[in-house]
Amino acid sequence: MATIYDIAEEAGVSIATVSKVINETGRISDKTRQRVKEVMKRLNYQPSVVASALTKKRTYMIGLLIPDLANPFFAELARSIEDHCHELGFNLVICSTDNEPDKEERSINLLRQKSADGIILATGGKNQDIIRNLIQQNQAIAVIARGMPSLSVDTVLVDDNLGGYLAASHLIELGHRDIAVIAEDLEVMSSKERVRGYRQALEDHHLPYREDRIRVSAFHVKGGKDTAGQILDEPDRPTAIFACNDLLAIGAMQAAYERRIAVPEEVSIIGFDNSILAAHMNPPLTTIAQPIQELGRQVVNLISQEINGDKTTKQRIVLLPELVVRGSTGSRKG
Amino acid sequence: MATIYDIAEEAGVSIATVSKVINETGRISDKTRQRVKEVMKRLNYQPSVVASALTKKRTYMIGLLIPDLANPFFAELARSIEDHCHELGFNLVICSTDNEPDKEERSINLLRQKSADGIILATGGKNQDIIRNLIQQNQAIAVIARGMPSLSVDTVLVDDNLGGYLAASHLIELGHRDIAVIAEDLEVMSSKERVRGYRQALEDHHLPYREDRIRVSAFHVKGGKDTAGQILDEPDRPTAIFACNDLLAIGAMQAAYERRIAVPEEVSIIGFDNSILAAHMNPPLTTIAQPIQELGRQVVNLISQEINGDKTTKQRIVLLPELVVRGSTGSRKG
DNA sequence: CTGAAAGCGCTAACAA
DNA sequence: TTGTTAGCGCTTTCAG
Repeated sequence: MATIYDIAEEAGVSIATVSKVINETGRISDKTRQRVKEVMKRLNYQPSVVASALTKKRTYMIGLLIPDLANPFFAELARSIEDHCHELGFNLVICSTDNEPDKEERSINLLRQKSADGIILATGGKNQDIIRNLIQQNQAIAVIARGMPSLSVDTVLVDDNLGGYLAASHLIELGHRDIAVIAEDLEVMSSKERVRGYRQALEDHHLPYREDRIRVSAFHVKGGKDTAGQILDEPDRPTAIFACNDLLAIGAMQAAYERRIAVPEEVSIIGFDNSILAAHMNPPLTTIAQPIQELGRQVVNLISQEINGDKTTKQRIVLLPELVVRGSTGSRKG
Repeated sequence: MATIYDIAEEAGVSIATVSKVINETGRISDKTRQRVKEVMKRLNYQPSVVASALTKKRTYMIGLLIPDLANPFFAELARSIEDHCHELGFNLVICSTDNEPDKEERSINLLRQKSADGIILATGGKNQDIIRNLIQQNQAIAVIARGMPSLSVDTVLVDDNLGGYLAASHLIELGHRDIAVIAEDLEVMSSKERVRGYRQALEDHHLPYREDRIRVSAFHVKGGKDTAGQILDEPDRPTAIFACNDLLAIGAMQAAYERRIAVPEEVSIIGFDNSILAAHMNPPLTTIAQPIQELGRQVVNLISQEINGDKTTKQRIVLLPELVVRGSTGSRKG
């Protein structure tokens, strides 16, 4: 690999001059600029970001913590974030944490050792201490798709409460009066909010709220399937299920399928996220859509402003979810 | 952020000593080692990888080029690679290229500027020049899920030819005699191989091969849907479709659904990859399974050996795909 | 067992 | 407009 010294020598100038043409700083005569550029091209020179990072304190690398890259919702979100990072000249380092505080901490330490310019968090609803720490150490961070109500941190998320409300209202309007919920970890804010929205909808329609209709499940398909199985095996099973994400909803559909319970004829199922999976299920899944592209765009904007320091006030951007009616929900029979 | 100087001063030793305890090199007395460690902990010291990279020529960062992170197959593959990278102390930088040579080149340049220790390629079947260049520049690389027959490069992939053969044989054994293929870009080796396997199966069963039954499509759901639509709209439509990846197969199922053509009663559809989508479709998709986890594991092993230089011969590891029969294929009627 | 010092490739004053 | 030079934080001989 050629270094700045090779270029300088070959072009008959000093390394400072080369540095200036690389960074387009200072004033350089057109003639030398051309000569230097020509040499750079000829030697296939790539300036070392690691060397420049040492003095500039910029690595042009952003870290992203998500629960699981294999979860289509997060994969799509990551893709959106990746694209917008590239537009601004950043690389994206993705770390899956499985929502395990251990892995979260390890990933964050790695990112700090590598001097990531910023860290985007889509995980870690619980131990907010980690985040507090980051803030305190003056690390540029932003939170996405997760509420951190008690923290002063840039955030972009969807109105989870409204989402839960929309989901439940849709089912209620279809005539359902007994609706079960498969929730993710209730310690996580956004999860709690979705359930709160559901409950609110019940109240607004003067329907009774039953604590035992709320079930917590692991956040993948299998968890949804197991939990839905328990729900459907009960003697007084509900006529509808609100699954707090699409993966859980798919699990629920499988549980119904295995029991020969028709969807939506005998049980309606609604999901949350509107990941690629939803549209392609059979029946296609009714769900609450998160504006994934927009979430990614906004969070990259926030963090880049944060990194560049041209922003001093934190903000919380709340996008609104939308109900997408497909084939997995129908009016209550019997 | 504390630096090595802060630690040295606080512990009353030289920076060389601190460096040695960090890297566990040289011989340090237990007593000073303990003292230094204590100080590091107390000051929450994180050694700067960017500084050490400058001398050690190691960034502990591996780049991964894939067509699209939002494609569940690649998301799962990336997750597997990520996990194994972490085990070995590497971070993963993922770049989606949409199979566009431009983006591939840009991504690779970025990775080189950042001195990625290694680059894993799951994209770029075409312009092998890029890869040739990398090899020539002595960059550690490995190719996954893509054949580069004319290149001397570490590779781990599935036997695509066998996969195509298994898919076609399965359909033939179900009584199908007219099987269409929805292929990806035929310039890409693995794509070509799948079709070759299909053709071989036809021959082995003394069935005629029709050039016009092979259709090339963009590699996402919509492409599969459009292409399948054309196929299904023909007067002498085939009784089965072999889609060269699950996304295309899903598109095909949608096309059939829209035309009220029952799957598998009126048309059988088989996919390739066995991504998370396959099992959860309705009917669940029969497909050719790639051992995604194993692919990831092996490629990380290869590249890490390559990086550490404890390997001089290149190898090509070929894993065998398996037929997974589900509900989207059935015996030919009528 | 410990430390002094050179150097990794680049940036950023400051001089010239 | 161009060049000199002092770091950035760490590793690595080489002395002591």
